[in-house]
Amino acid sequence: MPTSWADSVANSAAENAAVGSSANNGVGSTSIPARSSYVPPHLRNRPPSSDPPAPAYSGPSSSIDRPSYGAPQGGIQWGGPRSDSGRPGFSSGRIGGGGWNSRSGGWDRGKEREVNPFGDDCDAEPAFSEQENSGINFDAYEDIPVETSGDNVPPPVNTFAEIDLVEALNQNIRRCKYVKPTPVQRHAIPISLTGRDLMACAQTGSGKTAAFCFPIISGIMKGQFSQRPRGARTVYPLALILSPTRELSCQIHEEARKFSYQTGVRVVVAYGGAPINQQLRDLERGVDILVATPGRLVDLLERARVSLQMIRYLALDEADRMLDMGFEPQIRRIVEQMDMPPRGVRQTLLFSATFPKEIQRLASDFLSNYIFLAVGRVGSSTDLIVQRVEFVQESDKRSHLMDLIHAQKENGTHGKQALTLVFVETKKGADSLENWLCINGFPATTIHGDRTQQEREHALRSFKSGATPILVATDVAARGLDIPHVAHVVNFDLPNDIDDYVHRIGRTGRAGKSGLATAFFNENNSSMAKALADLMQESNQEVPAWLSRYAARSSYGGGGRNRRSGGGRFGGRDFRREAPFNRGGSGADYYGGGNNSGGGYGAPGGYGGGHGPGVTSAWD
DNA sequence: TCCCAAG
Repeated sequence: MPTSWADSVANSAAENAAVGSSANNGVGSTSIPARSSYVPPHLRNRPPSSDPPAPAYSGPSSSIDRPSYGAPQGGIQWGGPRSDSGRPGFSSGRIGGGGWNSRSGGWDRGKEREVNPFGDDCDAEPAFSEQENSGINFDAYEDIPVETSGDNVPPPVNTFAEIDLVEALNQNIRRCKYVKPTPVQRHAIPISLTGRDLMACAQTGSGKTAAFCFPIISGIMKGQFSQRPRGARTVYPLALILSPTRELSCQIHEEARKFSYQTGVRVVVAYGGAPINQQLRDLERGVDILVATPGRLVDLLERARVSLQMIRYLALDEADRMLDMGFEPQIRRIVEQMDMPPRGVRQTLLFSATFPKEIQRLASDFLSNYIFLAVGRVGSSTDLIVQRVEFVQESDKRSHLMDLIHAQKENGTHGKQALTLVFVETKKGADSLENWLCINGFPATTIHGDRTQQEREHALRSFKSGATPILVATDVAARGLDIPHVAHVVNFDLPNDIDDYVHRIGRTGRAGKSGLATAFFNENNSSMAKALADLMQESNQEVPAWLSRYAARSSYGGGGRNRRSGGGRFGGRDFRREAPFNRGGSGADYYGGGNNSGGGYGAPGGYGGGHGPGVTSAWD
């Protein structure tokens, strides 16, 4: 696989050398598209004109374990922004065609037709600046312990000003009213800017999206990328951001558009359930950052409407979910079996609030000499969330829910500014409960995978606006969704996995605000008792005595049929630290893994992060 | 079971 990549690098170098002549006329769906070589992150910031015409890639740097790719003969890629004018034949049917490196195209496009995503000129949607972003309660994030491991971890920053981001991005950060970076941003952004791969754990609602978007946008703006191929109908994004649900992809897209406003960096979203034609048109107008759900992306790749050849940045949001059973084959296919540059060549960023060790092990297939980062103290942001567990028989759940909501109404915690999010186990159960609530006079709506995308989006809007202040949801809404004013999360049915519980309750208590989470527990959930009791204890929550008894009783039975974390619950620690101990155990097959795409796992080597062995993090 | 393409 590296060979073919190197080959195509060489090919494209040759093709690029011919730019301006008509030699490129062969570019089409079947030929190898022209593109020049990869420029490694540590060389990217150089002004093109002052750089010697050196090979784009001169082998692995001392500190970064990157496979070496045959350095294509150089000069070509440093030639500075190239004029497109010599290739009149290829702009037909495409506007701008390229994205960032058609520099002029990028800037002009940004200035001329970009819709202002901040809604400055539209009061109808005050959402962005007022709700989510200002008013982050930084006091809630004081004294948060941070754990890093890996080689040469760059130091954190304290302000956005000391980060070398491009000015246009800084301006957008101000527009967002971000005054200072959140803890995960303080650490993750400098790491990402040095070009290192990263596995980052940070509590729900702590600003992870910006933490991976800023370095990507900045890197794209500063990078000297070759002219991307044009013609055909294939587009070549520079960055790919994958997430497990359509709504989350939409949300990331909206955020990323704000961050990239007037930067010329173009962000496009592609997800299923929506007509593909509009998405194809969006793509054809040019794309630098593609935000997508896996299924639709595979579709686009199969249609050859998207190529991953030029990907420099790969970000997986909710990365542990993306590598969980259901998604892992698709992700592997996208990342390892399409035309994406291998790990070490691209930069890979994985983010989640939870990272079980087994998933970390899988994830290391996609990473090269990465830094592990965990931000949060024991209990972390979840101790902003008051957690309650109530023993409720299955048959009593509905009336009990009704009691809760009545109580909320009485003390003013229900309504437009105090939304209630109710999680259930199944899609049918969601419909049924929604219906029952409506019949009983509680305006509710529901979101789950059996609803059409239109219905899903309408439900979310209706909930956010307060028109239906109760949303009944399956786990489709468990992760990542940033819904302001969720005052109460009810686990009507507990999940079977404690990590899912963490994500669900994380829909409240965001951006340093407090929240309430209530869980209905009965015999059917006894396998969750221990994990739940432990989590609550770590989060400084009061654990009911009856739950502790359940926990003691059920713990011998295996502590939950947690599909992922055989041992430690959260896996917030870098699994590499414990790898030697795991070797004889269930992870024995790990080192021999047959799936290594690039010649074995870069030995975990020096964990010299400077942490004592006793350090515990929020994920323990 | 949940989520990830359509048809």
